[in-house]
Amino acid sequence: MLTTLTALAEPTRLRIVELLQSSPRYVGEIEKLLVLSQPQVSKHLRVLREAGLVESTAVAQRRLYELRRQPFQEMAAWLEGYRRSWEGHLDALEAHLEQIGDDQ
Amino acid sequence: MLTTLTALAEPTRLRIVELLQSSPRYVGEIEKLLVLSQPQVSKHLRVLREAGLVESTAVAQRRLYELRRQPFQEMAAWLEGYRRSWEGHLDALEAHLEQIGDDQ
DNA sequence: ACCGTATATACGCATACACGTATATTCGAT
DNA sequence: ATCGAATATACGTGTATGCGTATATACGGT
Repeated sequence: MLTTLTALAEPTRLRIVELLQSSPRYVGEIEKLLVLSQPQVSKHLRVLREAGLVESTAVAQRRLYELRRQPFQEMAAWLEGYRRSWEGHLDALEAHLEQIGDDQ
Repeated sequence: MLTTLTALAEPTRLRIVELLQSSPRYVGEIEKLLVLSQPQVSKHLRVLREAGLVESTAVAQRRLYELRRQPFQEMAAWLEGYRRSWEGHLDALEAHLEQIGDDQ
């Protein structure tokens, strides 16, 4: 979870990820669409790749980058824990604890 | 989204957030449970507060910190866009709803 | 084989930020 | 009012990292 968050918590990388959401792209496309230097794009893609957020497939001398769904699924699952801790669903113990704390 | 991710993408802060998921805590509790220095806790809580992830209520000279649900809901909604982009196609409305991200 | 294109990496630099130490502030208790 | 407890802030320091420039590597076309 931390590695995923760390990779996404950078403006340029987040922009790249958002771009890749619409469709896979080559490095050169990302460079032009987001107006970035080529090394900067490669460097960020490396971070994203090592964090498991994207994967690349070689097409001639170009590399097609696309998002991997796993980390996004994991984030969603992680958030589920937080949703449950609010969105009602108090079990017997939790409900009991809440009532005790009600008028204090 | 970026501010939320930035706040969470730090090991200590993530630990604090995970701790607060189980229940609200005072600064001193966080300090002892996570074995951190007091200024470090205050500093991280400040970042989390300014990112809108937590809110504090004063109880005498102590401050009770608890999670705010909004940013977590927003993250879940953000992830929905990615889920949909795999789980099939986007129609015009869905594509539009995705564009309504806030901060960056 | 040679050259241009596409991408990755190396290196130096500047900035952001997490941490420790010290101090300020606020509040209850005596 | 004074003191101690709880929390916040200031400041200095070291490190991580994003960026630019230069270079390396891989591949297709000619």
